Amino acid sequence: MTTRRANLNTESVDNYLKAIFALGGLEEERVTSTELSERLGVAPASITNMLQKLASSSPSLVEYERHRGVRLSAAGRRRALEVLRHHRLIETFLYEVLEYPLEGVHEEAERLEHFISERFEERIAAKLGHPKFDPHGHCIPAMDGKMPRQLSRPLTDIEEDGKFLVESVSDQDALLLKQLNAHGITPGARLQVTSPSREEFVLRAGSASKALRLSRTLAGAVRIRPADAPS
Amino acid sequence: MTTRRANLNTESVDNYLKAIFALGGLEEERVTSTELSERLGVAPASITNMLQKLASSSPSLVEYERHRGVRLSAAGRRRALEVLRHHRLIETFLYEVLEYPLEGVHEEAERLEHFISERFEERIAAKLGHPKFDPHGHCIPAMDGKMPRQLSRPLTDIEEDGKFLVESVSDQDALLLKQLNAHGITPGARLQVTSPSREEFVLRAGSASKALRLSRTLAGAVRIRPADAPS
DNA sequence: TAAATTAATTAGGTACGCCTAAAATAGAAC
DNA sequence: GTTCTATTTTAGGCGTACCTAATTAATTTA
Repeated sequence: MTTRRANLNTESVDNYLKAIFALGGLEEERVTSTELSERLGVAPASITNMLQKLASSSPSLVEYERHRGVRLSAAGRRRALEVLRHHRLIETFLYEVLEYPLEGVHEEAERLEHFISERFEERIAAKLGHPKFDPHGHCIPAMDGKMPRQLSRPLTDIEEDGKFLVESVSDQDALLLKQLNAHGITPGARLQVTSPSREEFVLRAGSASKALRLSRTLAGAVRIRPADAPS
Repeated sequence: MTTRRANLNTESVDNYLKAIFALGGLEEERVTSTELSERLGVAPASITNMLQKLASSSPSLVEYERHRGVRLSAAGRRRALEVLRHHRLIETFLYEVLEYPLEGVHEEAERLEHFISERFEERIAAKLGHPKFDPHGHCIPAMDGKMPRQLSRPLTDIEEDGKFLVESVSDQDALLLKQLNAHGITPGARLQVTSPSREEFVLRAGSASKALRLSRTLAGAVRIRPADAPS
């Protein structure tokens, strides 16, 4: 029997790689089993199990050491970025071409991202004019996996008054997204923050005359950059 | 423990239902394990296994009796038609909007048909103007599962000379399809058949000046109707 | 540093969808 | 009507991806 090599091109594997990528952040720090367990809604024991498989495949998709968490290998990162590209292209497509509501695109993309072909990816990218950002304001990785650096920070980081541009909104919670949308807080919108505090962010969005109070939860779903920063 | 009820909304189940629908024909005759085994590329024993599961689910998806084959139940037919509608809408979409080559649409649709949402289905149908036929000339089941009767027959049935319209071409073999396409044999094309025989079909397609000889294999992938028949 | 707590891993088990080999059944041939 | 053959089914297994319970390792607290 040859070295038995598992079939590692599954939806499930994609989701592990995506989660490790997302949780690792830009510095690609090691991610713990518990973090993955919570993010994926899978028991910790199952996480360990899968990580061992991802690590012992060839090429190995993660670097894994017992009790010290996991990070993506080059191959794992490549796949994670491919799936992320699929996801964001599909979201853009659903929004632009099929006129989905913004808060509806994530769920559909989450399913389809695993099953589209290279050709499908290329055709929708071409159809959309090779977009750089999805409708949430997240950048779309290039075909070679390159991503531009984003110089944004969470709205919840703000401690002084000021004018900002909304860079992106989180796609993780459809309800929050719908609320932000209803307040005119969408990528590219101008924000004038007047009194940021621990619990609440008071601000004016776009050309609105009335000031808004955003809960910390809501504000946590918004990333901003200074109003005068370049795209 | 409650009556354990399997999760029967899987890709695999979809494919069994589609196969039973296709093999049963318009009269919905009973389909045998062997036929399904060949069509699905799955061992006969596995077919039996799955049929038993499909039969004992509730609502049951097939009517199954040992050694006497299966046919779809109402619920099974509903699901099969839904998947067929997905398949053909996706094919139309890939062809019309994403400009896929005709012979490339089937494979992609075969994967995606299982994963698109109701909303996706509706939006592409709307985008396409609620088409009645896919690019192979197959009719697209309506949302309520209704299908118009087709009054066509295989080109291989023809025994006398005559003028015909191509009603549809089979999507089962991309290579055959590409060859037919290259000869101008696409849905809606006019055919003037001059000497049909057991092995070969000599005909003129569209406004072509040169006569073609189609092998029986190639002709078997074409369905036609009399040139004066209504749509 | 030893005990207590938390995190991670191993061990053993389940459902799904497939497999092969052996047994049973139905239908055809004699 | 019995025998033979082809089809179908049963029995037993495998890999994936999950689970719970029990154990071990690491970290915090006293």
